[in-house]
Amino acid sequence: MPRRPLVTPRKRASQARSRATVEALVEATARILVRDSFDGASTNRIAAEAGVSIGSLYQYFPSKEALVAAVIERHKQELMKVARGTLAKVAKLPLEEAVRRFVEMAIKAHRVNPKLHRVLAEQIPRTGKQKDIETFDRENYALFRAYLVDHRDEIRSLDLEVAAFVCVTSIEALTHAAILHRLDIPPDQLLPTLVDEGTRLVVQYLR
Amino acid sequence: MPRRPLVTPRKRASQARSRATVEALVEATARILVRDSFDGASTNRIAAEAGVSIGSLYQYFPSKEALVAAVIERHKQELMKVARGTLAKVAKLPLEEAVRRFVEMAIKAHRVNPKLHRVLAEQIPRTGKQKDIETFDRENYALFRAYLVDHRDEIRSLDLEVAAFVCVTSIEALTHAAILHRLDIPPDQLLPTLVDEGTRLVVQYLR
Amino acid sequence: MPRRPLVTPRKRASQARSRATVEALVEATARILVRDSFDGASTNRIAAEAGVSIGSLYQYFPSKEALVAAVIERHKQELMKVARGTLAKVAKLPLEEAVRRFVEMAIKAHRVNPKLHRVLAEQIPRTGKQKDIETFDRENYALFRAYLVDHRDEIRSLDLEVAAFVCVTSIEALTHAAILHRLDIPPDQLLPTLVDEGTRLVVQYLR
Amino acid sequence: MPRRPLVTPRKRASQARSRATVEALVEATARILVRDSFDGASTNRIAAEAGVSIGSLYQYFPSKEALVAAVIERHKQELMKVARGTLAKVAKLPLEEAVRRFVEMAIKAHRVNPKLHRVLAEQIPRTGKQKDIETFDRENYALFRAYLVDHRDEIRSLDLEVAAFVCVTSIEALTHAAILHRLDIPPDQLLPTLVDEGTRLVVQYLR
DNA sequence: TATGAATGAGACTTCATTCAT
DNA sequence: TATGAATGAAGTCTCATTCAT
Repeated sequence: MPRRPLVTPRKRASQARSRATVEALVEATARILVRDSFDGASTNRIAAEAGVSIGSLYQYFPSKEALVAAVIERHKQELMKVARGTLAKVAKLPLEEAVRRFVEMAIKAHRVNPKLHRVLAEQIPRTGKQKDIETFDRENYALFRAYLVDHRDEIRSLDLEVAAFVCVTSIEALTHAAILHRLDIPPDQLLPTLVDEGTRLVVQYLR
Repeated sequence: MPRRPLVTPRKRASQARSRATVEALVEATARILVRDSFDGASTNRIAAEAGVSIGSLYQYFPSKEALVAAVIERHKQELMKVARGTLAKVAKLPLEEAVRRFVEMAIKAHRVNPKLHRVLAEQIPRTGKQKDIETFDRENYALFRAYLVDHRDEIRSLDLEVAAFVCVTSIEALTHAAILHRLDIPPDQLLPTLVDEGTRLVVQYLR
Repeated sequence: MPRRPLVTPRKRASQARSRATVEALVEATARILVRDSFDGASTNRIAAEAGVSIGSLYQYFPSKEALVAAVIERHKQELMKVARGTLAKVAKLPLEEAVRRFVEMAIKAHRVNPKLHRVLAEQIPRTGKQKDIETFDRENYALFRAYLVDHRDEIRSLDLEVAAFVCVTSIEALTHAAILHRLDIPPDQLLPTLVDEGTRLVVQYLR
Repeated sequence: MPRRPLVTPRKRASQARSRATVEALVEATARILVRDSFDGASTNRIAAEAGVSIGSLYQYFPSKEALVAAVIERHKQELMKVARGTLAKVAKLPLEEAVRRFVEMAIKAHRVNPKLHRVLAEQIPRTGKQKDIETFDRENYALFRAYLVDHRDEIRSLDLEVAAFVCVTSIEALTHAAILHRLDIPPDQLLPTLVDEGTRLVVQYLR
C-alpha cells in the first residue's frame, strides 16, 4: 500500500503562495483604483500596496492592463453571481414582483463598491475588455430573457431579445445615474422611488 | 464725392489669427481623441496635428485637460442646440408623437460623432467637467419636464421631476448602448426598432 | 530773427518716451527681482509689469541679462553716490568718528533695499558683471584709501591698499551678514552693537 | 577540520550598487556645478555625467535642488571636519597663535575647491538650505566662542557671542574675497599678507 | 522565484527670443 | 516703432518594464 505523503507537496505549497500573491495584487489594484483612480495607479505603487516586489508583479501579470482586466473580471464575476442568484430566486414569481426584485438587485450591486464600479466603467474601454463587458451584458440579457420566456403569458407579444435589452439597459442606467451621480441625495428617499419607478417603467413596457 | 471711409468692422488681424489658432487646436484635439483616444492624445501630438507650435498651445490652454474640456464644451453646446430645437418643434405635439421625435433626436445626436461622444463620455470625470455635464443633464431634464408640464393632462399624475429623470435617462441609455456597443448591427433594422421600443417604454410609463 | 520752435521737437518727444520706456523696464525688473527672485523673472512678465510689449522690451534690451545688468548698474550707482557723499562729509573728521560714520553708511546702504541687494548679490556672477562689481569694490577701496592717505598720521604705518581692502571687506561682510541673515533680531539691539563693534574692529586694526 | 564559513559582512550587492549610484550622482553634480555653474546643470546632463539614467537620478533625488543640497551638505561636512580639527589642535595655544592657525585654516578651506565653494555660496539661497548654512555658521561661531571662553583672560571683557560673530564673519569674508575675487594675484604674495593682516585684525579687536 | 535597481521613451511645460503685421 | 502671436529648444519628471543578482 502506498505511503501517504507526510507533508503537503512542495509544489502545492508554492502554488498556494502564488495564488496568494496574485490575490494580493488584484486586491491592491482594486484598492488603489478606488483610492487614487486610474491615473494614480502605477504598477510600482500597486506592487508596494500588495507588499510584493515589482519583479514579482510582472511574474504574474504581463502588463498593467492585465492587472486591471483581472479586477474587472473579478468584479464582473461577483456581479454575475448576484444576478444569477436573484434570477433563480425570482423565477417563479409573477412579473411585477420579479421585476421589483430585479431592480432591487441592480441597486444592491451598484452599492457594493460604487467607486470601483465607476472607475471600472470608465476604464473598460481602455483595457480592450469591451468585449468582456459585452459578454457580461449579454449574459444579463440572457438571464432576463429566460425569465421572460417562462412568463410569456404575463406579457404582450414581443421580440424577447429586444425586450431584454430594453429592460436591462434601462434599469442599469437608472440605478447607475441615480447612485453614481446623485451621491448627494439621501438613499432613504432616493431608493424607494427608484424601485417603484423602475419597476413601473419595465412592467408597463412589457404588458 | 468723397468716398465713404472703410469702416467695415475689420477685426484686428492679430485677433483673427489667435482665434484661428484656438479653433485649430480644439479641432485637432477632437480629431486625435477620436483617432487615438485619450491616452494617445499628447499635447505635442495635438499641436502637430493643429499645425501649431507647442508653445502656442500653452499660450491658449494651460493643460491637456483644458483642451479636452474645450472639446467637451463645444460638443455639449452642439447637443444642447439640437435638444432645444427639437423640444421647441415638438412642444405642441401630442405625447406619443413628441416622445417619438425626442427619441429620434437622441439617436441623431449620438450618430453625429459617436466615437467622439464615447471618448468624451469616458473622459469627463477626468477633466473636472463632471459638474458641467450634470448641468447639461439637468437642462435636458428641465426641457423635457417643461414639455410634461404643458401636457399634464395627457399623463397620469406623478412627480414630473422624477418622471423627467426616468425618461431622459432611459432614452439616453438605450440609444447609447444601441449605437456605441452595437456598431455591428445594420442600422436599418436597429434604428426603427429602437425608436418604436423607446417610445413605447416612455409613453407607457407616463400614461 | 529765427522763430522759436513752438513745440518741443518730435525727435525730442520720442526720445523722452524712449527714456521713459527704458526706465519703466528697469524699474519693473527690479520690482520683479525683489518680488519673485531671479527665477520668477521672465522677460514676458517684466514687459507686462512695465506695461510694455515684449517686442518693445527687445527693442531696448538685447537680452534678459542686459536688463539685469542695467538694474545692477543702477543699484551700484546709487550705492556709489551714497559712498562718495559719506566720504566727502567725513574727510575732515578724526579716525574713530570717520569710521563710525562709514559703518553707519554701510548699514544704511544695505537697508535701502535689502531684498534687491541680496538678489543682485546672488545674480551678479551670472551676468558677467563680476568685473563691474570689482570695479565697484575697487572704487570703494579707493575712496577709503584716500581718507587713510589724508589721515596717515593717525594710523600705524602699513600698506594702505591692503588696509583699505581689509577694512572695507570686513565692514561690508559684517553688515551683510547681520542684516541679511539675521532679519529676525530686533534692529534696535542689533544695529548699535554692529556700529560699535565694527568701528572698534577697524580702528584697532588701523592704530 | 571544517572550514570556517564565510561570514564576512558582505553587504548586499544591491545596496552597494545603489550607494555607488548616489555617490556618482553627487560627484557629477559637483563637477558640473564647477564646470557649467548652476544654470548649465540640468538633471539630464548630471545623469549623463554620472553615467546613470535619468530615471535612476529621480529614484534617489526628487529634484535638481535636492541634488545641489546634497553637494552642499557634503561640502559643509568636509569644512566642518576641518574646522573642528583645527579648533581642537589650537585649543591650548595662546590667542595670537590660535587666531593665526584659524585664519590659515579658513584659507585652506577656501582653496580646496574654490570654484565649487563659490557656486555653492551663490546657490544656497535657492535650495532652501539657507537654514542649513546658518546652522553651519552657528556651529562655527560656537566653536570659536568655545575657544574664547577658555581664553577669557587673554582678551578684554566683551559679549563672546558677538565677538565670535565679528571674528568669524570677518575672517571668512577676507579669505573669501581674497581668494575668490583675486584669483589673478599670485598666492605666494597674497596669502602671507592675508594671514598677517587677518590675525592682526582679530587679535587687536579682541584685546 | 523573488528582488528592486536601473532604464529611457516620452509626457508636460516654460520662456527667451523672433517676426509678421 | 510698437505689438503680441508664434516659436521650439530645452528642462523637469514619471512610470511601465527589464534584468542582474
